[in-house]
Amino acid sequence: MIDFKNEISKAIEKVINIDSKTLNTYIEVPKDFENGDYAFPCFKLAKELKKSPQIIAGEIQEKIELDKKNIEKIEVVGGYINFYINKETIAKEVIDEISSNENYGHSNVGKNKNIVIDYSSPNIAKPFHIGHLKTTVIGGALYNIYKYLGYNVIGVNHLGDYGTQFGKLIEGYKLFGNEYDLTENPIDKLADIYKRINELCSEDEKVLENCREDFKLLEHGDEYCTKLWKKFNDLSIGEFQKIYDLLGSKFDFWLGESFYADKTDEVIKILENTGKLQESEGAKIVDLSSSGIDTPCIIYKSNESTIYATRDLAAILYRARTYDFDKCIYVTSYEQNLHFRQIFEVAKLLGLDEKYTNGLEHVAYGMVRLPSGKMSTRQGNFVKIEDLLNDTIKEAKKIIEDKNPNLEDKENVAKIVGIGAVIFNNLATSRIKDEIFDIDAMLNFQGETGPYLQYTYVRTKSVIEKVSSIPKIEDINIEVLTDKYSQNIIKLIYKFEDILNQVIDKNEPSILSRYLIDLAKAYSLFYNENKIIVDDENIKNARVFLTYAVGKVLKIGCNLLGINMPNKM
RNA sequence: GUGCUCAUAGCUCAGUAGGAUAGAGCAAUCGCCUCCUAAGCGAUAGACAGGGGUUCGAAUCCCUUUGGGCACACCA
Repeated sequence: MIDFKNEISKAIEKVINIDSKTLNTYIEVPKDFENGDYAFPCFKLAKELKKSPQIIAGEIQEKIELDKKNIEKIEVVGGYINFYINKETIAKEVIDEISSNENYGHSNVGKNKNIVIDYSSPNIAKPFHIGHLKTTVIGGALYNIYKYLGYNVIGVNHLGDYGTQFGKLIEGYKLFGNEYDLTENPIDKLADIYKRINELCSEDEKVLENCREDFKLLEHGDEYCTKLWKKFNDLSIGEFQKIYDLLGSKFDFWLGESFYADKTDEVIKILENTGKLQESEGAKIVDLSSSGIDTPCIIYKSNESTIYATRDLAAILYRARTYDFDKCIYVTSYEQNLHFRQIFEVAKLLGLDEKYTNGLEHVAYGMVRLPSGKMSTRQGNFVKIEDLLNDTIKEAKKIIEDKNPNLEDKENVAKIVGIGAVIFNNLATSRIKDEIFDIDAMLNFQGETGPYLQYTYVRTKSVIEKVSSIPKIEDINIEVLTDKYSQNIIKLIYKFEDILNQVIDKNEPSILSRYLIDLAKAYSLFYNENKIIVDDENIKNARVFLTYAVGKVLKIGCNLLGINMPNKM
């Protein structure tokens, strides 16, 4: 499609002696379309050119040569030059592109680039609670969007299947495993064991020592410990898969921490050779104070077992070699901020190419808290994802019974809507913000929510169904789409690809979520103001096509976020 | 204490690499289905934590105060 902004900066370049790339960064989009589609503020140039912004603007306006077909009008207001895109041209551009491109917004900017995304990564034997929702859906959305932009994406579920927590579980199982029947709801039972052993540990340092010892045994291949560990794993993964099936989460690899157990020796060896590995209080550490990190990174514990940092470093080595990544992003809560700063710093000592160490990125998100306080598996204070999804699905079912009782396939639609509500809720705001979990907000399907997007989509489908076919592009009279409601929609559709680029630029799916809300709102307004199916073929064809275009972008966008779209609801 | 981070309307949030009058949604009150799904649309009302600084221009950048959150060596 035509890059209008670029057209403008190239035209300005010819008038003043500044290269168009710089000018491109000056051009902005006014908040209000009344002030044009693009604006060039002349204030920056005032000092340089020793003229007032108004005069500069006037001079540029006078001398600039623009293709009327692209920019139909320019106006000087204050120190701004406002540019108005030719309404018919942009409408035609969008309609041509929508009708010719099944994958609207798709691109190849990521061609030949490998992106590893480490996400979801729940801990074995712990309940899958709403604290894990963000990493799962943010990672999933980023996965889809990178892929849509042509990147080669490798999604890894870095399961927490190793470490002292397993020592604790093993020790707990030894002590009171016989009280539990693990054939039903195994994770709940394991979580209970975990809770109890933690209580013991905080009372008695000796118990904690035993746990650490159990993990050491596991790490050194002890048969009993390994057998138990495998059992816990199998039970847990089965439970996780149920949730992933509901959420539609997929991974290219399930490689938990244990996968790197035999790869940590090399990390230790490399670090030893750098001379940066020091003894401290019996442990082996890398001091990072010269990099401005006060806390040293522990590589090898004093009881001669590894720690998660060691395994994460081994994973970096492995991923660099196996996937040759350009970027490796970790989607976890900001709790782990220090940890990632540490290992990214230590990774520089592993002798890897800078490409890899520069490509490491921690994509952090805010904490989810319950109204009753911080969630804690140890203390048994959490909401399970499964329970939440069941609640929202139930609510969706209730609303369907109320509003559309004759709907076909109600169960399935309720599922799509209920789950969509949860996914959208987790992607709707900047990821860094903390969230106090609010079940009432989650169950409210009004306003800026997943169901609103789905509902708007369903309306577009309904219109299309009524007219039975999508109008041919040659039957569309562009003039019909020059009114403000249509133009609003067209301009939004026009910038879809740009939105996707912004998302990966910041690893921020909420940019897409917000955009889809804007699009749905613009369509709802259009829908409310206009009768779409009218006798006048001219008007009908254009409006129906616009409806089709909105539906298409809503569906592509929502699917990228991991939200399914019902045809009716 | 040190580091990171957040602070915008009663509540939940937008605010695009500082730009033209700070936008939504929820909740509340009131309107709109003889018409393509009212899970919708419209109206009313309300805000940049305090103080400095940089700049032609600051919600946005810097400093500082206050208040939340998180982390700070053998958990992940």
